[in-house]
Amino acid sequence: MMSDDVVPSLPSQRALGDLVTDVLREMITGARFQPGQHLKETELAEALKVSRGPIRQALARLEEEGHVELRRHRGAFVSTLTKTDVEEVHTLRGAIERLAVSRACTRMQGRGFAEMDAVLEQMKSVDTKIVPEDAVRLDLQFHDIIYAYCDHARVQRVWESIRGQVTVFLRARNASFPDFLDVGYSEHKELRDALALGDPQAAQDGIDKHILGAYERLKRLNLPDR
Amino acid sequence: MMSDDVVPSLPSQRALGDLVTDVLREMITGARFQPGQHLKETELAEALKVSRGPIRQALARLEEEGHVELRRHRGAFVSTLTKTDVEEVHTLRGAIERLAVSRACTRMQGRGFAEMDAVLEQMKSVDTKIVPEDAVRLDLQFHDIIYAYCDHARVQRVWESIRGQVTVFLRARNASFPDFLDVGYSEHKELRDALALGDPQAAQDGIDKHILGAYERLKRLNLPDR
DNA sequence: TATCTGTAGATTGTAAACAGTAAGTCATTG
DNA sequence: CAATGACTTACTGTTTACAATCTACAGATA
Repeated sequence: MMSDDVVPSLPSQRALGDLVTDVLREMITGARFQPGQHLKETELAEALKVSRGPIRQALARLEEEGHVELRRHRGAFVSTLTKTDVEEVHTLRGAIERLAVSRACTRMQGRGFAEMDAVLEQMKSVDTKIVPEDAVRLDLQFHDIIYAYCDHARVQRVWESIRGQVTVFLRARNASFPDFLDVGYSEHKELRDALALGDPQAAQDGIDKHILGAYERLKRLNLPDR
Repeated sequence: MMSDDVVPSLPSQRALGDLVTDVLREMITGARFQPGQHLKETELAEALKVSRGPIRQALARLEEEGHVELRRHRGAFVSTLTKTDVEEVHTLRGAIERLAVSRACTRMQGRGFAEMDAVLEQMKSVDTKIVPEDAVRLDLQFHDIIYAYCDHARVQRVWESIRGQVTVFLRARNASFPDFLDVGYSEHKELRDALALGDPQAAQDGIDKHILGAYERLKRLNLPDR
């Protein structure tokens, strides 16, 4: 308000609450907060220089995304990830991504596959062992393309609601099992080729295999049961 | 605030915003508002005797459920249902209910099937042609049991996010095709028996058939394309 | 007559004040 | 010494007030 930004714009094309949501999500997934930590609206508000309104809006969103738990008259607590969460996120993801690929494989046309190939090219060339975060980013980018081309607003929304947690899991996997950092290209290439057949059934089989593989690895993570 | 209710309880064990959400959802699905109608926060606030805070919370929820469309600086508009919406809701529902039955069929045990049978019994005995709303209620109750026993918080949440729209579609179907009011029992009984096998694959096949049938009927509804 | 611009109106986005509730603490009593 | 009870504190839930933004309409101009 008093801080005259050189760029006074960022004309809030987006709502402030959405920006706050992104900031807090990044802080949580980036482990800037402890699991179980009590996030107080007032503290967050003055830390981010906004009022409690946008903070409340953000916390409500993050609760739907599973990043925080809201307890009445108690407030928001950073979620502790459990094996149950891993199972739920991955089974749900399998269910919707199955639908997504069956639609996307007939809608991607040349342009969609070109986008995918660009990501695959980076997966192959970038040394993800040096910057593991790149592996996470590229993995998500690949799947974002599927959801974008499946042309299904509601599926897109569900994906966005679990995308943050998927990010957390991918990061945790990379931290625990750096060996898997180089299978990214081959596995996604395989899936890309399955999609290229243009057959919904083949696409579904491809994604089943893909998600199952990812889940099997994550189950080995050392997480609390609940 | 000044209106001393005879029952002073309902002491807002739930948040006021949640109550408002339910009220508005019922008003929208019950066609108390016109599709496309502009819902103004101020009007709703004074009509329901609450402030704009809970109203905003409710509208945000309803937007996620697809009942209203939020346009920045314009406000909330009651959604107009299109063929695209029918397709999206039913394909998404198919995807998650497939997952739901595969889990529920091994977790329902005796108690779950007893609950289902109670609903089936009502489907058989109640004359839904006299009170079509009963057909809707029982149909939803049946599927609620599946989601309850699938023991998957995130799938449950997705179901809740489309449940209201499914309600709208069922009502619209009953209004347009009263002939279908008596197939409710047989179709659900068939699904129940598939679940009772306790085999996830059989359960998935059963639900695929069930959802497909429902969708085929709904496609005949006369709705705008977009 | 059509298009552009400016103004007015209304609505949302944001901030701050108020009230109610739940948890934690300390004292008191059995 | 343990258990129970009231009290205190600090948070959230809600209300109210303010400011920024957008839309729509009217008027002027080409």
